Formats: sequence, C-alpha cells, structure tokens
Amino acid sequence: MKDVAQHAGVSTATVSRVLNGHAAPTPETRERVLAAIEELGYRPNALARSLRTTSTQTLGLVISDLLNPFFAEIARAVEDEARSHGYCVVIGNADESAEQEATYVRTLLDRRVDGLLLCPATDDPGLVREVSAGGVPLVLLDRTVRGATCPVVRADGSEALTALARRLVGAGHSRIGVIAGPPDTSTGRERSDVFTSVLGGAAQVVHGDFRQESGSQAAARLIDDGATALVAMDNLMGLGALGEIRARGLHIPHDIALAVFDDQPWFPLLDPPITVVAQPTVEMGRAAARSLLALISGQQPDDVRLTAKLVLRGSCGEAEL
Amino acid sequence: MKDVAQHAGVSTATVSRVLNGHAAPTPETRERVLAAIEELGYRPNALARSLRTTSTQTLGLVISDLLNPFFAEIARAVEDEARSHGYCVVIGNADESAEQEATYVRTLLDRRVDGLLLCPATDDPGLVREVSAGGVPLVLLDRTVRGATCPVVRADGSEALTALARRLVGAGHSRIGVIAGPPDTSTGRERSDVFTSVLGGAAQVVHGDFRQESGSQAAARLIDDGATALVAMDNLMGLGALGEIRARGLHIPHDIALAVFDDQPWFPLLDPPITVVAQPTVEMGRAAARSLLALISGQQPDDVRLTAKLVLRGSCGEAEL
DNA sequence: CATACATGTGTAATCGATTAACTACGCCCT
DNA sequence: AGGGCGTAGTTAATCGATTACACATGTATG
Repeated sequence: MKDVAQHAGVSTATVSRVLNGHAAPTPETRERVLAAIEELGYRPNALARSLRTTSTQTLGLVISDLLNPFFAEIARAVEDEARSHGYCVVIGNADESAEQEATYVRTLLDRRVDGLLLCPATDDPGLVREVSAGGVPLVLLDRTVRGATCPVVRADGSEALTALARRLVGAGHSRIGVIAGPPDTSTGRERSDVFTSVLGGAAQVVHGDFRQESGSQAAARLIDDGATALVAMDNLMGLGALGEIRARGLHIPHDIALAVFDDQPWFPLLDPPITVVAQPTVEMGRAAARSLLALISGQQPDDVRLTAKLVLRGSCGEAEL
Repeated sequence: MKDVAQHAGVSTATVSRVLNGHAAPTPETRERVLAAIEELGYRPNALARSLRTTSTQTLGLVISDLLNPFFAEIARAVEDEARSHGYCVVIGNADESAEQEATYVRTLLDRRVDGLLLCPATDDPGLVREVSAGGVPLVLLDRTVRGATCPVVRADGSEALTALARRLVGAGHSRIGVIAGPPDTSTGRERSDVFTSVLGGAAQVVHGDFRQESGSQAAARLIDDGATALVAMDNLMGLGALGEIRARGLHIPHDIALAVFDDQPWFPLLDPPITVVAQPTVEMGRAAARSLLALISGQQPDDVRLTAKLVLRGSCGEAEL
C-alpha cells in the first residue's frame, strides 16, 4: 500500500479512501491512485483490513457431514446466498461428533468469523452458550438445542409425516419400522415422535446415527421383527435400509414398503421410485444465511420454519398422487 | 493479551512465548500465565497472529460444484487431511464458471491462504500463472491446464475405459454413445479420447457440461441416433442419462447398455446395478492435500496419478466379475 | 575480583490496513 | 485586508499478535 501511495504521489490514507469509495478524493487523485494500483498489481491484504475493522466478511458453517447430500445442498445454498452479499463461507465438518464440532466452532471464532451457522450434533446447549457469550451472531440450522436463545431455521415435517403414517395404516400396515436419528438430536426425536404419536403401538422405533451403516442395521432388526413397512428419517439411513432390503431379495412395495425423509435426485429413478418427505434444503440454507446476515447487521430475525412435503412415488404401494 | 499479561504480572512478550511453546519462560512463570489465560478465558486473535507471521494455517479449495458428490467427497478428504495437520480449508464453489473461479481464487489469495487447491474449470493456464506469479503454493486436482508447471493430482481412467470399450464391442455393440465433458477441460477431452481411440468409428461423442441436464439431452440425441450403449463420463451426466432412459421406458441392459464414470453409493442398488469406472476420490483428496502441504513446507512433490478401476455390475449386460 | 556467558524477561518495532484529528489551501464575505 | 469556512490531503494512533534486541541477574572461569 505504501508503494502504491508513493507511486501515485499521495499518502496511504488517500489510497485507503479510494479503495473504500470515500467521498473525499478528487476524481483526478482517484485516477492516479487507481492507475498506480493497476500498474503495481496491488491487492489489499484482507487480514490487515479485518484486524483493523473487526469484520472479516466471512461466515462460519459447521455441519455434520459434507458427504451427506442433504448438508451438501445446504452448504451450497448458504454459500450462494452469502456470496451474493459479499461474504465468504468457511465450512467445518463435525462428523456427527460433538467434540469435533466444538473444536471447529472455536477455531472459527478464533478466526473472527462475523457470524456462525451451526447444525448442532447434540441438543446440549453448552456450545451455543459459549458462542453467544462471545457475542458472535449465531443461527441454528436444521436442528435446535434445549432452550435455544438464537434464531433457528428448520423444516417442519410433522404434517407430511402424519399424512405418511395415515397412508401406511390405510394400506393395511400394522407393523411399521421407524429408523430414527439419535435421540439426543432434535430431529432424531421429533420426527419419530410425530410418527409414533399417530401410529401408537403399530410403530417400532430403532435409533440410528444418521449414517448409512446404521440404516442397514436398523432395517435388519426391524425386518427380523416382522415390519412390513420401513420409514428412514434421513437419506443416508434410507440408503442403508434400501441396501438391506435388496440384500435380502425383498421386493418393494410388495414384500415391504419404504419411505425416506429427505429427497434425492436418484430416488425417482429407482424401481419403484421412492416415496419421500422432501425438505426444502435450498430454501433452508438461504434462509439461514439471510437470518445470520440480518443478525450481523443488528436486526432480530425470527425463527424460520419451512414445511417439508410428502412426495408419493410408489414405494409404499400408494396410488400415485 | 495485554490483560493476560497484566493479570499474570508479566509482559505480552512472555505471554506470547508461553503461547507458542518457546523454551524461555520458567515453569513457574508459565504456570502463572496459563492460569491468567484460563481465568480470563483468553483466546488469541488468529488474524493478528497471521498478519504478523504471514501464515494462516488455511488452505483454499476451489471446486466446480459442491453438489456433485464427486467433488463433495474430494472436499471431505481434503478437509480431513488438512485438519490432521492443523490446517483449515476454505471451500469455494466455482459452479463450472471460469469467471467465478477466478473471483474465488483472488478472494482466497487476498485472505492469504497458505496454499491453493484448484480443480480448474477450463484448461486455460491464465489463472494458474497468476497464482504462481503471486508465489502462492498451488496444486491442481482432478483436471490440469495446458502447460501446467505445478503438481497435479488426478485419476487415470485410460486402462479402465479401454477395458470397458473392449467389453462393449465384445458384447456386440456397434453404435456406442459417449457423453463427454466439455472439450475445454482436460478430463472432458481425455476420457472420450481414450474411448474413441479404442472404438474408432463405433463411437459417437456428444459433449455435455458435467451436469445432469446436459446428460439427459446428450442421451436423448444419442438414443435418437441409434446408440445401443451409453457411457457417461461423469456421475451427474450419468444421472441425467439414466433419467432419459427411464423416461423413454427403455430397459437396461436389454434395450440399451449404460456405464458411468464415477461411482456412487446408490449405483449398486439400481436394477440392474450400474457398471462404473470408480475413481479413488478419497485418496485423490488426501494426496492433493499432502502434496500442497509438502509444497508449502518447501518440498517439490511429484505429480500423483492414481488409477481408476472398472467395476462391472450388470448394466452393460456383462457377466458378473 | 573482574570478565564472560547463559538465562529469563521486558521494550519496542513490525505486519498492512483504517480513520480521527489536524493542516494547508483557496474562496467568499464584510 | 482579515476572518471564516469548506475541501483535499497528511500525520500518526490503532487493531493484536510476534520477535529482534536490550537488559538484569546469577553462575562459572581465569
């Protein structure tokens, strides 16, 4: 910057003003400075700028697993929205581990992200409190924690799940296996709670860990116990369940019905195509980013609850919609 | 930091020494400083540290699309490897646009990443030169550019593709449709080149853009032209091709054979399961991160060429392996 | 006993920007 | 002519760390 100033015959303050579009400099001075910048190929050091201004134009996003297409879509949407507002996103992979999540959150705070988007691994509010105590804007995404005091953006699947449960019962299923998420996550509990409260004794719940392998195992248990329909509460566990069904040579929907929470582009291509509860992932990501940006700019955004939709496709034997 | 120093009755220099594990401070002083840090809940400002040391412990990763599971897997692997060495990864989504790619690369350089991992959108070497000119360590991943002078990490699919081509011919296919990537990407060209050089006139190539929609369109064109086998050179275009095949009510492999470059967890679950050329994505990501870290630490890592493997599954009508 | 040398700590410069406070200059008005 | 004022630009403090160098103290050496 000093070089640029010297080159243009002005002080660094003037260069800074030109760079930041302040009113002061004469058009003529501005020209000279811009020419010098061009000539020297100067690019401002974002670190120095951030140190001085205490704004990094960066958002932190801590998710459970980038390999889960659901989170990948969210990450993509967050990134898009953030970029359109001049922000970068640093993504941290917590790998469904509370410890790794905490490590990442702290790293991001150390790097002074302007705000943090978090998909909490458990519903323990400790980490959330820590962030809030540090005064860093925080928005929870997809999942919440006990007694959360910050904005939460999530999808509401209760309506869709209720409709799905009724349909399964209507189709004559009396033993329905639910492959739920971990009981210490809000989504893990809520989704299966909705479902079982409609079904009563007809539902049997096995908790997985939102990963493929646990989906297979849960499916195996439930099928052994005589389930005639399976509902996986996450796409990866759904993938696992599907694998187990195929491995046993069972036919959908004749031998067993299957529905999955989260849509995937390839679900319609299976035979039969899979019935799902589709979450508006892109809207969730964008909404979360918008809420966070609002929070950063001093507003108090409300919680956002988007609704998940039941998409009937045939894997539950239902007539097409 | 000043507060901590005061609290412990030492200077900031001593605090810094304790923080950085220098030999100097007495165990007793160290204790006092650590106690003060603990008590005040002090966390060092990474920006300030980076400004002073010119090291951010951060790698930049610019990929084409986070929604493409191939890149998501790579990103995940890069992140894992980097983290295990104490580095963070900032991911940039270029969306297959050279312009957005350039914007991201510059942003990352401004933020002074210690090194950059790039999956170039085109084989134009301009951007690569720009980075190299800035003296920032750079490693190319998956794709290369013309006259690249930096380390390149990629998968070699020529053997697998050759074997696949032979098999298709052996199975009696004489009109084989190739859904290739853009001709201005190294992977777009190389993969179809290998294929056509084995097949000669039996191959018909249509270039897509590595996205689902272009896969459907290319498939439609090729099927209309009488292709009895389709090979998609990327998983998203494969997904598109599969959609087109289903939409036309064609049966695999009876009516048409299909093979895809890139494996996906759900390919084995289709009926019939899809034959693929599987790239070692995790190893690619890890190797790229390792090469970059080596470059950062002053070494001169060699190019890495991992081999992609043909996985026969039935969608080309072949006998199982 | 003076000199040298090691050791632990403090002082202050530095990284590269932003910005409050100040200066210099020209213009207008009385 | 002199005072007031607006404007363009400079000087220097600052953000929060690291680290070269200086300094003080204690111990070994000739």
